[in-house]
Amino acid sequence: MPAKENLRPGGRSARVQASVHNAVRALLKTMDRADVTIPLIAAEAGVTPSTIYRRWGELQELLADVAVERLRPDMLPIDTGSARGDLEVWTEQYCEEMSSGIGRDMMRDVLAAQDNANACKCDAFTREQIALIAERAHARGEAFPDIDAVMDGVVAPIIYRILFGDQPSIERVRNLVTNVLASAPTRPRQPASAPISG
Amino acid sequence: MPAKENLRPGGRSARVQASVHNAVRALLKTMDRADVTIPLIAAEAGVTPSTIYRRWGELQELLADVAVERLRPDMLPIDTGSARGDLEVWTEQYCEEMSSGIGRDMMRDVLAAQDNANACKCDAFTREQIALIAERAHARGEAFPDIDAVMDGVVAPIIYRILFGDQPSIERVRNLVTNVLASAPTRPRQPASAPISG
DNA sequence: CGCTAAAAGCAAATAATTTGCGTTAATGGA
DNA sequence: TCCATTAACGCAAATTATTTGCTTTTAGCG
Repeated sequence: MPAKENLRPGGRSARVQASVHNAVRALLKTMDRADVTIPLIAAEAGVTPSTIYRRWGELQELLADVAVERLRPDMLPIDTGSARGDLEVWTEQYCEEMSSGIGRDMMRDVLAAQDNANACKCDAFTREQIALIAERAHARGEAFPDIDAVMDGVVAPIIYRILFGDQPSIERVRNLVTNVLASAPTRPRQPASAPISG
Repeated sequence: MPAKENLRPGGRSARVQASVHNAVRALLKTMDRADVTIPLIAAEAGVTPSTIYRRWGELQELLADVAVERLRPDMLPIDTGSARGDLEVWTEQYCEEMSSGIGRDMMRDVLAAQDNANACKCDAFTREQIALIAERAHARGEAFPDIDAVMDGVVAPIIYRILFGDQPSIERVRNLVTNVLASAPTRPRQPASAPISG
């Protein structure tokens, strides 16, 4: 299994990888993913097909590789001033992004690959974002549930519905957030130091 | 898109479909799924490859087709005498089945297909099983949450974790069941008739 | 029983994938 | 800095998969 980040991270190898990734993104913009083939990508990237075959093995792995990069969060969760607001805004944005055609396709690409390392990465990205919101909540002295509780209570239901054919409504999503926040301890678990207000 | 159950349900066509499905199952038993190809399946099934190409289009669709049949529940949820017991036993069995290598592969096959009709079917199967448990609970006069609540609170977290790299522990699964049952109304919503005990 | 057309078979044409081997260039040590 | 080593690339030939045009079989129906 030729993983992508093991050997020779510099120079030509890196250039080829970048070129191939760009080619995939460019092609996916202009055509249906069912019509994207490795020889086509190779031509667009200016490399020989066997390079791609040897490095990624299958189209599916390459697509998963590109998809996971696009799923990497590119900004911090918006700070609304409260834990509830932060989580609500983040969740609605996350849901919208994942429900869109592109989001769905990317998720499918990631899950379809034999190697599930990319799926794990996606999970880690999401957890990081939630952890940031949780940290802010704790810094403010607000209660906030465990990351796992948010994953189970908010993320999982959204993703499940998207994958298995349903588009989660905004009301449903808001409900998930409300419920998971209600399950949080009413006091912060362990403020870093005594509250300023004391 | 040549769907599978539109036309000519009888005779040769049905025989070919059965033969191809059997061939896929047989091959998946003896070899890695990465090595299963359409020409191989065709040879095993005694049909010509172009038949498979025209009918299913891609290997992925055929695999999804076979997988969804294997995911169809083949028995009623076990009746333990109580809603909690029924849901616990069913959930643990479901989780075990889906976490196994075969379960994971089948889920991946279903989700990887372009056509998400099979994914919808899987969701429907699960809902039916839960509905049966819910009906029994209501018949006994027990409280039971909405199907959607069970999907969000139990099924989705399990599937999410399996898909995104984690194996849900039995304690976690039991917790999910406990929590969703705690959220059920304490009285049955509308008993079919007055309880016998009255 | 015969008509019609959907589905299957066959084979040729096309396209994708694999593989052996020579070349390029990234990395590490003298 | 230069050289040795070898990962990664390119090329082309061989193999394998996929598509397609046409023919044959047969399910569905009057």
